[in-house]
Amino acid sequence: MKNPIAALNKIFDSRIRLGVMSILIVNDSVSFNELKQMLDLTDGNLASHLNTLEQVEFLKVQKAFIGKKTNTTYSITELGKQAFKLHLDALEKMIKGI
Amino acid sequence: MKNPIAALNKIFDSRIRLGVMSILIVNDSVSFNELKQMLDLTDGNLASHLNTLEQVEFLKVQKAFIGKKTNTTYSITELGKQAFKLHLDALEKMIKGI
DNA sequence: GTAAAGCACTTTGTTTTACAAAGCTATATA
DNA sequence: TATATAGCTTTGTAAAACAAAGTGCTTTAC
Repeated sequence: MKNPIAALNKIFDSRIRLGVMSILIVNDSVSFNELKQMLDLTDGNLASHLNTLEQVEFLKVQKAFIGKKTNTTYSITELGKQAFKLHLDALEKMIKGI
Repeated sequence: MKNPIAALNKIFDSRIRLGVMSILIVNDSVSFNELKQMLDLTDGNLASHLNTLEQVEFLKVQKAFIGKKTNTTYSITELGKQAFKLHLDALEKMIKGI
């Protein structure tokens, strides 16, 4: 058996980033505030994890206005989808001992 | 939807501990050296993660002799099995958005 | 019109964690 | 005697998580 943890993506070691991706993979676009509430996080903590995910281009940001009020939403990218799926595959293989 | 990451076990945030548990859940008893090779880790790093898992009683240690040479093997406990399964369930629910 | 509150951050600082590297004890082998 | 292996512990460093506070802008309440 080859080292099973080598195939895991370090980005997804974090439960929060895993949570964000899990939400974004089933929801086209989710606002900062919705994520914050869903995952029960402080602003700073969420922002920093979103930043990490954005840096590696696993998600993209849309800044829009609702009236004059800013509204920021996040969506997963193709790259993010692929990376997430690869990670889940690796996880599954590891757990099932394949 | 309730906060999906709250049900994850912090012990398993670590890829290495996840790897150890994945191995021990399908192998009754595995030696320090086998784990070290399977997961490609330094002694100290492996030892410290094993320690963490032992502290929370997710695994137990057997120290035996092969001749006069010590041989240490590790096995998962019932508690460890349960915790691991709960974690995997929580993961699955989170990912599938249940 | 002033105050308070919300959104989406950034900055700062602390604590925790991961990890490598070296050291240690005991045995085994060359 | 010297080197190697098993299974650790200790030490030190670097990275990560996180809370809390601060910021700028807007909106709502009084």
